[in-house]
Amino acid sequence: MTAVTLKDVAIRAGVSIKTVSNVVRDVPRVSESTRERVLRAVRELGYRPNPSARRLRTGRSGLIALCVPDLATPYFAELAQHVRAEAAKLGLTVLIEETMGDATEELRLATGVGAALLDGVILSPLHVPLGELASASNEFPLVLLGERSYERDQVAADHVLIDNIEAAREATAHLAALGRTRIAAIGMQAHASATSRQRLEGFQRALHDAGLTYDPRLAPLVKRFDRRNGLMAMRTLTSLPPGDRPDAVFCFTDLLAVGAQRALYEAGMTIPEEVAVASIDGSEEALYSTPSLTSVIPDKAAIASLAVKCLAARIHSEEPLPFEVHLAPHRLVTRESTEGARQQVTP
Amino acid sequence: MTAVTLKDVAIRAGVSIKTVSNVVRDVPRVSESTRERVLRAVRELGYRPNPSARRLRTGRSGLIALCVPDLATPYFAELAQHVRAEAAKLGLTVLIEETMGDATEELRLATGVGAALLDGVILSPLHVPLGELASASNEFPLVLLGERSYERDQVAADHVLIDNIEAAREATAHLAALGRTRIAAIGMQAHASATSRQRLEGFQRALHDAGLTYDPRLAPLVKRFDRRNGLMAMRTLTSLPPGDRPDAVFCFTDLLAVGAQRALYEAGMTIPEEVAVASIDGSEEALYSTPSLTSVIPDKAAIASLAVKCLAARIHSEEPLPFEVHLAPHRLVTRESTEGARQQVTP
DNA sequence: ACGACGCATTCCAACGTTGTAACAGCCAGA
DNA sequence: TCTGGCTGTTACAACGTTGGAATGCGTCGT
Repeated sequence: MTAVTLKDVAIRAGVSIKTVSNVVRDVPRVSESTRERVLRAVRELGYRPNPSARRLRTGRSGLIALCVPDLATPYFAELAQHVRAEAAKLGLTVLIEETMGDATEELRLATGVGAALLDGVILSPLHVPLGELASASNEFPLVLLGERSYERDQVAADHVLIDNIEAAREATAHLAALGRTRIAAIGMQAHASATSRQRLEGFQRALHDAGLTYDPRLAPLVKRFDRRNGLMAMRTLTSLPPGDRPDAVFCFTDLLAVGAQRALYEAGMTIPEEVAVASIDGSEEALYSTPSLTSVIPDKAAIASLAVKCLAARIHSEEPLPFEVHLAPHRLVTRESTEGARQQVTP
Repeated sequence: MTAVTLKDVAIRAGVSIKTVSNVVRDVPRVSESTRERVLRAVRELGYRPNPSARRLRTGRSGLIALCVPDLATPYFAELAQHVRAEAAKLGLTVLIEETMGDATEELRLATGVGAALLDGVILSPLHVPLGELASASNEFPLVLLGERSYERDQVAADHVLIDNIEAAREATAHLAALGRTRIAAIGMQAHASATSRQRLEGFQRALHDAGLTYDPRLAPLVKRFDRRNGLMAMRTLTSLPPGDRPDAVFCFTDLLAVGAQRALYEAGMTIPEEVAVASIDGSEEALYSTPSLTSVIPDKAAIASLAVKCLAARIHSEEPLPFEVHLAPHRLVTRESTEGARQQVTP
């Protein structure tokens, strides 16, 4: 409350306000002696710069937003940790926003509401019509996570994502390699996001490579990527006529897989003997579930690092930069839900 | 970027800047005709107030921080959602911070770093020495979550929490009611937080009520409340001499329980037949785990609501308010990890 | 010895907003 | 007609900070 200002420090150190300002911002033209004197005063008084005033004057706040659909989704919570860590390295503070998949909210954030408060935004969109996003294209620094359609989309933003098609293909191919022939997919949506479409494509590609045909009845729709929808989708699959039931299932996210595993458990079916399960996300929850879940793990640290660095570059540059697409690595980790043997979680 | 200011609106509407300011803040002394004219101009130009300037002038930013140990802990992620929702009702924005249990960081936040940026802080402390917190007592609005020691602690802050002793007692009593006689506790810490101590006390009280004696070997230490520590603690318990092994375990948090269940699974032990499991948190992860986890569910919405309202009251009041302790309700929900029968998760 | 130069520091204005005080216009009552 | 009291509006200053121009001072070259 007792705000210490530059003025207080200046009086204490016997210099002008501007000199103090210069010292705290590390501008070169300050003699060593005064610098020390000022720094001592800063310490003694416990001065901390006022971000609001700074922002007002310079247009920079050091504040960026990370907008995710749902914080209670482990993947996003873990990603948020990485983003925060990465941003801290660059002296940026992260404001975490939740869109709950609301398109209006996503658009609002992407177009820089509170541009007056934020220097930039990292957005993980779910339902934003990319077209609208493109038209709302502005100079506000924006990085999109995981939502690049490979078609003719010229959204004015950088993209950071994993190769969703390839990730889905690897997971599905792994299931096929086990000899499974009726492989289901959980994660299809009526109004599919780009991520959802790409994972479906990877799924189909793997089926094709394995000489299997795509059966639409094995791809039930879900409303959201949460445990409950995974559970219900799996119930739908297990209530198919006996000959039509799947012997493996690829889930678009870990949370769907957790729900699916629960449904199999309730139906008294064994994993992976009767139904093998694989997914994408690599959350810790998947590692500890019983059985532990085979999953494609995106390199979250790399995603966070790329996104933050990208955004920082855009914030600091004067001229408009070209928009880039960065691919982060991923890797398939096989566990009990496909391998079967009771394993030990890393100690 | 193209910032629309009060001035732009004023020119457009043909009034003074101050009148526009009055209109947007709903101060009474404005005639209906000018109000409409101004509002139209606001809409046409898409004016949004600049939070930094507002903060600089008024000392209010409408920004509060929620500081939790770890966002990847489902309990805190879910709590964050409730806090955000509750804060939104009051027009407040929530900045989420992660302390990772670092005492210095906790103290820094509690004493209002960025008092210049934040109106107040909701802190869920883990390792802050309450003594230091008390001495750092200041006028900065602060609400503490779940960390009240019932002793002579006069920390200058409001507290919102559940009755930890009672919650732990209920969970343990439930285990005892199943006829279990060797009940273990996972969650003891070398340097225990108040929460940890209270849950231990409730545990011991339930043992006493059931005529059981407390065996320290059944209360292994953990470093953090995460899945990994739960797993390792359970491994310690299952490697005790056969006659000493527990037939039930009460975990201080869901995450510990998930780890414990995993350890039991790896050891080939059945839940609840050989070992029954109960915990506290009521996260969705616990509901979907196999077997589903009996847990005490704190009313997170109530906790969030109380905390935010409490903080808002403190922010808006001029005189120092008396510090209060608010207890939020909780309820025990029994599931497969103690009841055994394979149940259906609510559809 | 004098002007020119370089360097460290200071002065001034501005960022967008709001609180206070002042101001103009109007009607009621004398 | 004038005073007094409203009501609605405006002018001004200030919040803490920083960019740019201006200032002071010592040093160097001629």
